[in-house]
Amino acid sequence: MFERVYVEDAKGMVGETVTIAGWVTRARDLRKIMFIVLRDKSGDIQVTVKKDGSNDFADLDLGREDVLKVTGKVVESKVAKAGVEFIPDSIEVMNRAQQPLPFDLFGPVKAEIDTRLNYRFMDFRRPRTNAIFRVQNTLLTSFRRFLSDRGYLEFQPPCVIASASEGGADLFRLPYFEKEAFLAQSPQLYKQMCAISFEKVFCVTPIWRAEKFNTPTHLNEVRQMDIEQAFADDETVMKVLEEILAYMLTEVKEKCPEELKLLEREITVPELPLRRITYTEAVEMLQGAGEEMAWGDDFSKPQERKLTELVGDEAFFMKDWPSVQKAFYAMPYPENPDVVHAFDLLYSGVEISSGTMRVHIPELLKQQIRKKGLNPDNFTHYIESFSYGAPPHAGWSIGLERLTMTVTGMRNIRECCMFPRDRDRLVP
RNA sequence: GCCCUGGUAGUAUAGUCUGGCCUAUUAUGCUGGCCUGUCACGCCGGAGAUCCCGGGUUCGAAUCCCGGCCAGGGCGCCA
Repeated sequence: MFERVYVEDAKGMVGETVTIAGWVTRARDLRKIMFIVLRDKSGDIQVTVKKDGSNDFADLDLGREDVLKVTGKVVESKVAKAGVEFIPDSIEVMNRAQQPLPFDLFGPVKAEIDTRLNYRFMDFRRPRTNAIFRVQNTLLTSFRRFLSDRGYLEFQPPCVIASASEGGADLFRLPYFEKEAFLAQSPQLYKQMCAISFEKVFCVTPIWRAEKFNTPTHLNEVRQMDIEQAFADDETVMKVLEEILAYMLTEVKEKCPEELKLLEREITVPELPLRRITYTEAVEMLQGAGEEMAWGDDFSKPQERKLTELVGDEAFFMKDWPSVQKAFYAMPYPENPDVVHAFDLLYSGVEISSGTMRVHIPELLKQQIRKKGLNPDNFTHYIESFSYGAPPHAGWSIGLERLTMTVTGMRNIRECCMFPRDRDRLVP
C-alpha cells in the first residue's frame, strides 16, 4: 500500500519521520546543497539535501515536474520560509518529466489559453486553473447537496435520442445501428417524464449543440444542472433557484477562500428575494434609455448588458416572456396567451439559468405546438406522457460552465470547462 | 456566417507600417560551468526559429499582395 502524508500535514509533524510524495516545483542546486520545492495537492514544502557525501541521492539530476517520493524528517528551520523544512533519508524518483516542459507552469511567462488547452493535463497543476475547478467542484457538490437534502431525486437522462423534431438548435447526428440518432440538446422531455411521477427531480448532464459558434461564451458540449418539480408553477421553482444560487455562492465563499484570493474574486451573496422584472418592464426600461426595440424582440448582447446596468442588481429575474421567444412547452397565461410563464436568471450580466412552467394539458400542448408551426404528430410520445395523470409542473436549468465563469470572473468559457469542445477543438 | 486583430525558438514576445543594415530582439524555460542557505537564488557560457502553409510581386520578402488554415476579440446564430 502507498502510504504518505500530505505536505501541509507534514509541516505540523516536526521531529517525526514520514513519507511525502509530489511534484518538483523547482530544484535549486547550489553544488554542495540542494533545495527541492516539493508540491502535492495540499501545498508545498522545501526539501533540503546536504551534499556532504552522507547520502546516495545527492547527485540526482532533478527537473521540474519530476515525481518524487521522499522519506525523511520534518525539522524546524529559521532559514526556510515556511519555518519548517524536510530533511530526506531517501528519495525515490517515481517518474521523470521530459524537459523542457510544454509551457512554464510557475514562471513569469504566461502561456495562452490555446497552448494551455493543448496540454490541459498539465495546465490543471497551474494554481489558477486548479482553483477554477475547485470552485466548480464546490458549485456542483453544493448543488447536489441542497437538492438531495430537500427530497429531490437525481435521475439520469439518456444522451442519445431518436428525435430531432423539437426544432431550434442543430443537433449532432450519429449512426445508431440501422437507424439515425442524435446527441441530446436538452434533458427537457425526460425530466418532465420523471417529475410527473417522482415529483421532485434533478440531474447534471452534458448536452450538445451543433451550432457553429464562434464566441467566448459558447461551447458545443456543456453541462447542465436541471431541476423539475410537480405541483409547481414558475414562481415555485424561481424560489428554489434563488435559494440554491445563494446557497452555492455561500458555499464557495466559505469553502474556497484560498481559491477566490488566487483568482482575485470577491463574492457577494445576493439578498433574497431577488428582484423580478417582467419582460415588458425590461423593454420599457431599455426604450426609455434610448434603445430601439419592439415588444417581442429578443435582447442583443449589448442590450443585455445595458439592462443589467439599468436594473443595478448583480442578480435578478426577468419573467413573463413573449410566447414567440420561448419554447412551445411554456405555459401561456390564460388571459393573455401571447405571454408565457417563463423566466431567465441574470447574474453579472450573463444569462445563467432559464426555466418555465410547462404545459401539462395534452390538448393545450397540441395547440402550442401548432402555434409554433410544428406538427403535433412528431410529438406523440411527448404528448402521450401527459395523458395519464400529469400534474402541473415547472423547472429550470443552469449552465455549469457559465455559472463557473461568472463566479470565477473568467472571460472565456473554455477556462471553465476541463476539456472544451468547440467548433475546432476535439482534443485532448 | 460577417467584421477587427494576430500567427517569429518549448513558452511569451521585439522587429512588419517605411522590403536590404536580420547572420532575427528580449525574457523565461532547457543545457554546461561556478557557488553550503537558496526560496522568481545569483554569476559566466551554450544550444534552440525552414519567421503558420501555398502562391505572387521584387535584384532582394519575417516585412508588400492573394488564397488557405489556426488563434484572440466584437457580432450573428443558439426552441
